This record gives sequence, structure tokens and C-alpha cells, in this order.
Amino acid sequence: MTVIDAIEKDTQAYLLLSLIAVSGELPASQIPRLVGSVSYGEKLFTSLRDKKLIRTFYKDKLRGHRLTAKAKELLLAEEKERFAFFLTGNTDTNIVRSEVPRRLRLHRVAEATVTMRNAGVSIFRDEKPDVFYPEGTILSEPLTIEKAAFYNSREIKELGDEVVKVRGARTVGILLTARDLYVTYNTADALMKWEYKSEMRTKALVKQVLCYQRLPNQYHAENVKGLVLGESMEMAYQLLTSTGGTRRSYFVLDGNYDSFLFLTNDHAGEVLLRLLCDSEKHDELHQMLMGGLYPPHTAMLIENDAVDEQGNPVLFAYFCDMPRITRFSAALNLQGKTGTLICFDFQKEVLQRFCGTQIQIQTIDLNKFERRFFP
DNA sequence: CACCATGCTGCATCGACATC
DNA sequence: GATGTCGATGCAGCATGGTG
Repeated sequence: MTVIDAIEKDTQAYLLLSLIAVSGELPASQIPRLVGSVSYGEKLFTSLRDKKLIRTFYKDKLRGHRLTAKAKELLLAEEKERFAFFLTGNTDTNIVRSEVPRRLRLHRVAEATVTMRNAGVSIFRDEKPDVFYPEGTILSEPLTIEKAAFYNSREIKELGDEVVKVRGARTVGILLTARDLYVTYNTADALMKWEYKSEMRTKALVKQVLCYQRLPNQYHAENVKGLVLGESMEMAYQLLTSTGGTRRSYFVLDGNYDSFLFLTNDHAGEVLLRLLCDSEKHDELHQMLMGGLYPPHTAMLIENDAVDEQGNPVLFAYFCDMPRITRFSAALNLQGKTGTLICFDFQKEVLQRFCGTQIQIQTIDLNKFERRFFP
């Protein structure tokens, strides 16, 4: 019998261990995002290392933290239903492989998970409805999503054989909000690989299983959307302008998703994600922006959210919905008209560069917005 | 249709470490 | 120091999909 030191729940240290547990390996870069400061993060980690609860792996220029057997035992004793899925058996998150692609995949999922958690989205299995139960399971009550929940790619695989058919897809998980489903990707700091057919099948599977079979009262086909996370807004520019590379194996806006948002894996992205998951706050912002504008023109051949005093179209682009922005910009160009795009201050530079000068950009101050909406 | 490249999973082996 | 256990490692095997 090993004697296990107790570790307080609801501490930063416990939070860190929990995130490593669901991630398998947590990239070192994510620690300040979880504890707030770099120096405190380092302090926590040296203490966890001294207690023999974590080990740091540094190989192939990739630095990441993993749990020791002792830490796994401790977490399982503390909250078995939360961690058993990730910490038992021969699974990717329990027995972490050393090959670079495998570690990178874990890192991409971990970054997305941190963003989700920091935005208040449920990430732990005991906090969210069991949506991806294996085929044939009998439910005690019908499923509904009230609070936004993120399911990582490993959890989705619980579905069984059907998912095996979409191997090769680059998704890191699926975000379910009260209104929509977002197939989620993480392009990190480089243009991600993209296989049109695999991604098509992922979308079809999500529609089939979630919209038609499991949550038909909540979701319809048009609620299936895409979400890409990335390191900075510069990645949004690369995604918006990508042609897929010479071999067409990299990301390209191919029309698979009518709605495909881009958010950053940082504080700004977390704030926007919070807004995305909160229908009431979102409606409130929408109402605020509508002040001084006129209702959208449905007859206009340009997609729009509102019309200004001159009758020009206005697009709300604060979620950086890439296909929408592309359609808006292209239609204005084609018809030689002008229009206005409303986004946050930190998004302006990239969107202006992409859309060109005939589109006016109005910005919302992120800091002011945050103080007003999420104090 | 054969061949190759890629991505993913399971398996066998080896070594580090703990225990007695 | 002998023995036992666990996890790291890399490879084999398989499916898929692209290409000539």
C-alpha cells in the first residue's frame, strides 16, 4: 500500500493536476493561463514536482507536464467518476506516447480545453450530460444541454464504431451550447492540415447522431457550426486567405460550414467564448448594437445584420465568422458598394487588411465590454 | 488495380525503480 | 542484490485515401 498525501480540492494545485489528467500531457505554456501568473505557476510546479506528483517531459522541443502514478492514484481516490475515463486502461491520456505527432495532438486538445475552462464551459465528465454514450445505452432521462459543455476528441470516440470511420479528422472536440453545436479545431500557430472528406464525414456524423438521434428537440442541421482556435489573430488572416497549399492538404474555407468562427487561445478568446455560450448576454449586445441602426434587409443580395442611415449593409463580425465575412466582403466588392463591419478592437487590423478599404470598420472596446458584461 | 503515404492502435520488449 | 511491477518506447499491422 502506498501512502498518499492528501491534496486539497479547490486549490490551484488540484486544478492543475485535473487538467493534466484530462489532457494526458499539458504543454508548459498553458500554466500561466490556468493560475494567472508565470511566477506563481512555476512555484506551484516545483512544489508538485517535489511531491512526486508530476514530471516534466522535454523532448523534440516540446515541453509538457505529465502525472506520476502517485498523482493518478490520488485523483482516482478523490473523484473517481471524474477521472477514471482518462486515467485507467491503455488510453492515450493514461499512457502517453513519445512520438511527436501524438504529443502534439494532446497539446492541441489541452490548449482548447484550457480556453474552454477559462470561459466557464464544463469540461469534466461529471459536470456535463453524457451525450456521447456508446451505441445501445439506455438513458434514464432525455438529454438537454443547458450549460455549455466541451467534449474532447477522446470522449467523442466513446460513440463506438461510427467514429472510427472519421479517423484522420483534425477536430479537437465538440462544443455544445444551448443554441448551437461547434465542431472545434485548434490550428495553434501554424496553418492546420485539413482533409475535406474527413471533415465532411465528421459533420455528417454530428448531424446524424446529435441533431437527429440524441438531441432532436434542441438542435437542427443548421445549428452545426465550426470553430477554430488559434494563437493570434494573425492566424485568422492566414485561414481567411489560405488556398490549401500546393497539395491542398492544408485548411481552406471550402464551404463545408456556413458558419466557421475564429477565436484566439487567450484572454480575448475566452471572453468571446463566454459571450457565445451566454444567449442572454449575446442578445443584449445585439440589441445594443442595433441602437441607431435599422433592421436587416432580407431582400438585399448582401448578407447583413442591420442597415445604416444611408441604407448600406452592416455586418456583426465580433465572432470572426470567416465564411460570413468572406461572403460580405466579396458581395460588396462585386456590387461596388460600401458597408460596415462591427468587431472588437483587437480584431480590426486583420479584418481591415482582409476586407480592404471600401469596408468601414467600427470597433467595440474589449476591456469596456468585459467590465460591462462580465464584471 | 497495385502501390505508396499517412495516421492510428495494439503489442512486445526493455529498463527504471521500488520492495523485500 | 534479487525479484517484481509499471510505464516508456518503437514497431508491426491495419485502414484509408491518393496516385499512376
